[in-house]
Amino acid sequence: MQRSAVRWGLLAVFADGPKYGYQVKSEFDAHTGGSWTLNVGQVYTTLDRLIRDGHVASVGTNADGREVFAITDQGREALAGWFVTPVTDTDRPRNELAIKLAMAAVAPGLDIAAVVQAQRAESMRQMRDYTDLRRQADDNDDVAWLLLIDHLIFTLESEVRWLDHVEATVLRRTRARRASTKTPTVQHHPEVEASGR
Amino acid sequence: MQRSAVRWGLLAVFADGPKYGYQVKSEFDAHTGGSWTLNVGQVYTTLDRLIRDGHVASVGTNADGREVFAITDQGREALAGWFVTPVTDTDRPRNELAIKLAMAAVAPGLDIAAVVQAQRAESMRQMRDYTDLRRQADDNDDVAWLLLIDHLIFTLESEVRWLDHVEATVLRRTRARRASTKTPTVQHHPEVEASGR
DNA sequence: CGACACATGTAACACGTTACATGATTTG
DNA sequence: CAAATCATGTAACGTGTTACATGTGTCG
Repeated sequence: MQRSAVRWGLLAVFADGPKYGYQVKSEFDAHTGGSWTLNVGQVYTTLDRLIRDGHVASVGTNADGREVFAITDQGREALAGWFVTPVTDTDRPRNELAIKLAMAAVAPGLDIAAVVQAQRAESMRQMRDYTDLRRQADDNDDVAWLLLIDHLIFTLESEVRWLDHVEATVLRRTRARRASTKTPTVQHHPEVEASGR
Repeated sequence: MQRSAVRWGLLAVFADGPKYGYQVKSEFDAHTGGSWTLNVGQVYTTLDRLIRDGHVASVGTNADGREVFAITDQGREALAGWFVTPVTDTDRPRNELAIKLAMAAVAPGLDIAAVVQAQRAESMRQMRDYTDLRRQADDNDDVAWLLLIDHLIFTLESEVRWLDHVEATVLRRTRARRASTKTPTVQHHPEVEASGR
């Protein structure tokens, strides 16, 4: 029951029938539309690991002479479990951007505003690219792909809002520290609120 | 120039002076306030790798007899480069939740609504936990930690909004496919828009 | 014919993570 | 004194990722 992403994604591709190696890559690519390019070799190494763990097994050779693999009962069970089990904190990988800015905020003699601005420019550039992509897509495209693009856009949007928040926080602190050496700054951070479904 | 997070985070801890092993862990923990617990052992393995790559080096023994390490010029340069270089698409790890829902949307015979609802419950529970934590914090706490919590909250909020979007998208598709077998569905997905700074 | 996509692997390495062994020091 | 914290490592494994070798088929 490893927590990964590529691995589970490939296993999921087997949900609708047996396939040979390269076919798995093609279908995975189709579902993720280029935004998640996999090195072909990785498909085979991951496939080996799925076989090693009994989630996938060879089921013979097709007309073209290619070895065909299928998800096993054990694999189907694991996949169902994966779908049904929510992703929790501990599953989430440590976010590089988050740690970078957090450390930048406490690093001595660093122009954090510059860091934030450089990142914001890059993040917004990416957001533009993805929204363009999204606009070109239509309802006939693969749902999985549409949802993935949307996820990227949602994430980038939230990232940019957080960057603004970081800049504001650091600025406020700098001002507060400059103004008085110890006057406790006014309690003021209601920017964060829940979204009520 | 590897892309990681823990590794760079630990290197950043060295930015304000030489330290011995355990001290690095303590200070890292202080900056990340429990929400990012590191196994102590990992600090040593990562430290070894930083030394191997010349980013950190031993600088002798302190009064307590502990071996003290410091960031090297090369390490300082690498760190500065890391801070200044924006995180790009290729750096972002593939998101497990994203691929899970995307694959769930195309998986045969799966109750995707149930998947979404289970995840939303979990995500909102986490959001509650972090907002509670955040409320208890005050401006005297470590900035890095405050920013990290805020990042988690921002991310969770965006995650929940995306989950709503996924549910809506899948429902719309189901309805469209049930209504007519081939009537091209009305072009209609303006939910995504940019946030203008 | 040459380029390009299709196709299958392997070797090597990077990082993240945990389990485990071991000991000194502090504190209730 | 016992428990907890401080402190240092090592061994092992897991996934992600790339570089490389190699071959077939197809299309302009």
